[in-house]
Amino acid sequence: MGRPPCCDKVGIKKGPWTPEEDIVLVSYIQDHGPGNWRSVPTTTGLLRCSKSCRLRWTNYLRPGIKRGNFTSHEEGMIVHLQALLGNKWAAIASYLPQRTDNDIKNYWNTHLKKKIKRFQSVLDIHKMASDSTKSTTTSTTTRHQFLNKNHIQKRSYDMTTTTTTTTDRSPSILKLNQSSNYSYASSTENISRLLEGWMKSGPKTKAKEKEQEETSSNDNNNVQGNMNKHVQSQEISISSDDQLNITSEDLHYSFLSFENVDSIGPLIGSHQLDVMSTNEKLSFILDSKHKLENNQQQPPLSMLETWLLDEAQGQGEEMMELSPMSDEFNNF
DNA sequence: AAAGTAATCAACCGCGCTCTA
DNA sequence: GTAGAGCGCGGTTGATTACTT
Repeated sequence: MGRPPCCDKVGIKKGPWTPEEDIVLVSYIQDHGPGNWRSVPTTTGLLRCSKSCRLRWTNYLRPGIKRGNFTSHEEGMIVHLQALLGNKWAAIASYLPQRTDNDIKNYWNTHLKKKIKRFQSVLDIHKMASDSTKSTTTSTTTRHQFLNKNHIQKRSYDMTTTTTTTTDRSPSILKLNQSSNYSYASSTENISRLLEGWMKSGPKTKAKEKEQEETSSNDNNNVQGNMNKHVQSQEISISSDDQLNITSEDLHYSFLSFENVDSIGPLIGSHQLDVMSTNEKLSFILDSKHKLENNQQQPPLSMLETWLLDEAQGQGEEMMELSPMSDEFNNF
């Protein structure tokens, strides 16, 4: 016997939720609290199945949800946690209480997967560049050593950026959120504010809705200001230098990512990577790498970068086996 | 300006787990 | 021990928006 549907398919509304439906649902939850989803449609008269109600609440209406762009810190956490846990979006979301698993999943599928793919192709280039220099000079540090060097540096960086005790062996990125005292239950006032907003505006256009959403999101940010400040004050920025073209960005992610973007501005800015030939790019990359290696005051690495370098370190031997000139390299 | 294409993300679907009678 | 209800999770879909030609 197959499992019966969670609700009768007849008379059940599907598709986007209207503000009116949202209000009904929020009002219900305000009175009864979340849970017992089965009874929500019958009690409220909503023509939605219980699952749809739960989803709407957890992914959209629940107070404390942060919408909009992901910060580099969040991005780093997702990348790291995905590597640790796999596609366990709910588990990953538990470390990012302001984000829903659905949001994280979407962000991973639409942004991060591509980013990592791009990064890996840069690593390939780096490997090939490293190989070609190795054949001409014996004093060149191997890529593996280079990565090791950064690996050690990364560990010391973690020690300086976290305030938790050094005996705690959990990754520093996890400590950041564990230390925040986010309280889900304390946000019922947000629901009221949400309701007020809807009552005032009535039915909204899509554009208006979006606009209010942003305002509401800002409000939420204010409510949770202390927590956000706490987390953001320790935020480790990858770089917000979106003006860089993709080639520079990739390069930036690979081994030129300084905390202070200004410090590499002149370096990248003076080189028109897009108009360089492959050989010129290669020389530039190698040159940059050597500069970094010889730099006594190396800047700390971003979290995403350190993780990626960790990963790359693990793959170090495999990387050395790569066949020459991948498509990614030719398109770089 | 219009058509085509790509990107985004809210919502749906089906499966599996837990709890209870 | 078993069946069914309830819920949560991860994968997928499809409508909408943004961008390109």
